[in-house]
Amino acid sequence: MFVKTASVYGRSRQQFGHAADYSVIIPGMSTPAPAERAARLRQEIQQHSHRYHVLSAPVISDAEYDALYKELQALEAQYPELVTPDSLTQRVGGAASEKFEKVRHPAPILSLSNAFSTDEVRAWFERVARLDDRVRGAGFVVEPKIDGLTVVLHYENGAFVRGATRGDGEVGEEVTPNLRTVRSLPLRIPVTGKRKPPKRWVVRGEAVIFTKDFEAMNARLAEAGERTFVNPRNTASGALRQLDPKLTAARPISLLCYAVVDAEGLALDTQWATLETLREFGFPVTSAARRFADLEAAIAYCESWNDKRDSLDYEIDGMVIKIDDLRLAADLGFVGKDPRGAIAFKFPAREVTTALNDIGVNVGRTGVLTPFAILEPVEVGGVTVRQATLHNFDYIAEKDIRIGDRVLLKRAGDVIPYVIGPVLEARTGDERPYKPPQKCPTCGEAVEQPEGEVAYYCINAACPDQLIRNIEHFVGRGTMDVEGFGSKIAEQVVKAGLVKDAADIFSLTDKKLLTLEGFAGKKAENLLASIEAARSRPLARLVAALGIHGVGEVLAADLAAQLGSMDALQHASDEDLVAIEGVGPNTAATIADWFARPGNKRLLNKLKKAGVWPTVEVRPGAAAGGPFAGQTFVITGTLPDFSREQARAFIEERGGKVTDSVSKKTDYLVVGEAAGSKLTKAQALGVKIIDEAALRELGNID
DNA sequence: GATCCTCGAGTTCG
DNA sequence: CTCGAGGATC
Repeated sequence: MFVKTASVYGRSRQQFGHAADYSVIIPGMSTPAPAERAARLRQEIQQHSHRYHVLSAPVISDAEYDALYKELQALEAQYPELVTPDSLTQRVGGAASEKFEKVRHPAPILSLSNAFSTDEVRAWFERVARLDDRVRGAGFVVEPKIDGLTVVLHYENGAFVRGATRGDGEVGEEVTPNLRTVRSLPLRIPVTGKRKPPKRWVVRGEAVIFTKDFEAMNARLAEAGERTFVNPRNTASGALRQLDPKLTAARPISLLCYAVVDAEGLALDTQWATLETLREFGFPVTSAARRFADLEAAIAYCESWNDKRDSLDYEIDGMVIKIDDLRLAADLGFVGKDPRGAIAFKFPAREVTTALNDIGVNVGRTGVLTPFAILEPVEVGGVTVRQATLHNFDYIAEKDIRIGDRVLLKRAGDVIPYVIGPVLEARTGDERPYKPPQKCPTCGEAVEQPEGEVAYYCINAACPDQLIRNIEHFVGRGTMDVEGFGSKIAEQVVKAGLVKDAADIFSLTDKKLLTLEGFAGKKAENLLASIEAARSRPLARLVAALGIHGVGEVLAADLAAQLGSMDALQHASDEDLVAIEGVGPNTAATIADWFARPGNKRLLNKLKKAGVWPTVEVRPGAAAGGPFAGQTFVITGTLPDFSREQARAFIEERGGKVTDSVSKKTDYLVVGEAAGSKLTKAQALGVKIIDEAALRELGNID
């Protein structure tokens, strides 16, 4: 019999996915011995470390690397006899590559131990406080943990003379000419005020690409039809390791500094003073650093940034808590290579890699086939993701996504995760390219790709999945709004044969519903009451509910307002339709076509008989003279007191218009908590940005 | 004819 | 939120 390895090691299975040398199924065998496991971990970590530091081509994410590292640390803590002098926990793996001159750092460029929860931070504090009583009265500085490339900058008598990458922490690569192209790097420390630049001064900083610069750069590249970059960190790292500084200069690299590695002629006692002095000397320093007298306040500050991380100009993967007193911090010493005087409080990773196990296909209510990725479950942005949309089949081909690939998965400020692309370096050759299906995955009928369109369609009108989606849409919130009628029930009633088209929901009875699973008690009664209430929905909603391709909420409302009744719409000519703003020849033809189909005619007759047939539509009078007359608004994020709908109503009542996407024609962007890419776009376009309070202020009708 | 804009459609997890 | 497509606009 075949058994999987025990769950303790199950985690590594998903981290390595298909990696061929990493067998997870061992015939009738127990878990590997700790010594074997440690050796294997060391080998893996060494390999990944080399890829990361030397090749700048990691195949696993930082979070996964951290997890491996932690596992090895834990294993070595449990079995100290396993610790070898060459273990990576004793010495940082990877060495400087041959391309550049090597520079020995004046002092080791240390990394930090990580905490993934507030309790781990408290445990760290207790550990160091037991070592040294002074810690109990210590203050802390909290800074963002900037996700960039560590650089070490040497100054002599105020002049920038040398710059290096971190390398293995002892020896880095000299990339001075490249660093000189970084605009925010001071080439000379200015002699201002009372302080003279120190004789020697070695600064540690992080080379980053600001999010807005990164997006602008990618937008330019996309426009020019060139390949875009995957993320700011890899781009910055690659750019700094170019042999030709001109290539570096072409990338919008910035710098943020946070430590002094070595100094002569100026001594600093605290981290806070270090940051202030760096600022005073003209080095770019984060504005998000704060000083705290006690740990709990520091922890609270860390946590507050988890939600706000998008509001920073640069990417961070956590916060760092440092004991402010640098002498005390130094006295505490090290654990392995990690100083005890500071800890990194890591946020859940938002970009991870995982294995793409397969590609599935969904059928939408219009028959569109949408591929989705079936992923080895991974934690990203705090939730476990198993699936992600792949948008369409062109997307798969363009990104060259293959089954069995390791893929980079992102869950940005938004909620929905998506696959950025394959990790080419992790290819083993066993990946299979994907071909769009020739048959509908649910009904088996042939699929069609209309000329000039990207999408493939299942054209079988009787396709069961299409019907289920269609019913879901009909009863959905934006359309007929039948409370308590969700996708589960839609599937049940269709599969039981109770509903063959949307009109059938109005002939559902107690008796019929009670035959379904889970319909005991008052559930059927409640559902029927909700359906009853939906009979009298206004025309606009019914039109949207029909699911005519290309007719959504907005167009349906326009059609309803112009034509006034279901009868008028049903018999409208092409000419009548094209006269309506937003309807062109294509949409008009689609609408007329829909009404001409026999199945749809039957549906309409049934609806009419069921009394679902609105005849009068009154357009809500737009307040022409309101304070927002002629102005366009876009709402993003979560507003403090208004719901989306309330905010929309507030604006519309005052004559304003609310749209979904920011453009040059947008007058105001109303921002709430956790605003996403719309904010960035609005800033780029110079659109006025207001919050809810300002909106209320502007809309005050006095 | 090209460009900008708006709308629609599908979407993840808890 | 993302992408594609149709419509409006210059």
